[in-house]
Amino acid sequence: MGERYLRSIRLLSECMQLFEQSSTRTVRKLGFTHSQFDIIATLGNTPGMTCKELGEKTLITKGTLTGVLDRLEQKGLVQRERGNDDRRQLFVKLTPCGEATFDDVFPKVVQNGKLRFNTYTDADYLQLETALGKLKQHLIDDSQ
Amino acid sequence: MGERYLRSIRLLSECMQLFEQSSTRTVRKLGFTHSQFDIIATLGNTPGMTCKELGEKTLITKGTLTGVLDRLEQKGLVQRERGNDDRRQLFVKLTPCGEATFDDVFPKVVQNGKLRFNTYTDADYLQLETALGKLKQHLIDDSQ
DNA sequence: TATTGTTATACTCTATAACTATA
DNA sequence: TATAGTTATAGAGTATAACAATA
Repeated sequence: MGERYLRSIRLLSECMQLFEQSSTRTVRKLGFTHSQFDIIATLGNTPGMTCKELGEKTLITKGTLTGVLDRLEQKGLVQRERGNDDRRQLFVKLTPCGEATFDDVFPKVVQNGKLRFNTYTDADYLQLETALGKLKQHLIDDSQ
Repeated sequence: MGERYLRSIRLLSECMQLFEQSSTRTVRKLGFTHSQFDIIATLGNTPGMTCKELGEKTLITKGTLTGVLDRLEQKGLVQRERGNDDRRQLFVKLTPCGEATFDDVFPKVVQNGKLRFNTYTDADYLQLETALGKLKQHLIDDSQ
């Protein structure tokens, strides 16, 4: 098993690195830092969440998060609202402008603005989805 | 085509995010920054390269690279040697200690210290490798 | 007392521009 | 003049610890 296992791991790592390089380039070109984009992507298509939850999902510690949110708020992309049931909590969500930015920017970054699947057949899609679906399940199980 | 295309993209993005979260956690636990690990991983299993080449591969600009290399040199993990043919160039490579660190740390990060393929059959491996191999080719072609 | 989020601090990463030395 | 790498600078991300407000 060892040999084959390492081959898959290396291939996975190479794809990740290539993908991250492209997405990093796109994110920077669009004027965002990695952390800022991570927050926009995490808040996109959600009703919002508390700072605590946002920090857990993005792996940004609370002290750091305050600063990153300050800058996003200054750009008019996110807003903070004090919670009603628990007055300690802040509820963070995208502003309409933030939503528009998400809709515009997210596909560009994920697609790298370039990655196309022109030559993909139905069978190719099926294979990719099946392989990634199984992998995703492993990654989720392992993240506990 | 649109629907299916988006489904693959989203799945890919989810795998990437899960993978990056785990690897970020591992890198930090091991006492490295993202950039430092990126450099160690890029230099690992190579005879070394110039600062220029290292900067192009890691997307770290030259001014930044100097500082990151300074700190890795201080930790005794990399060394810089003035080139013989072109005295302007610096040749950067891992020290023996850096190599040992790479051998120890790289698998832990890539495997997340946890990701196992216990339940993978030969067919699963083949499918993952085929799908990722095709994807890799697309990512390489698009990075030009 | 415990939890949520902010503030303060020190260090690292980041891009950019000016600089040194080689070519 | 052009290129490889350093230095200087200002802004952003990072973890940590101390703090205020709320529970």
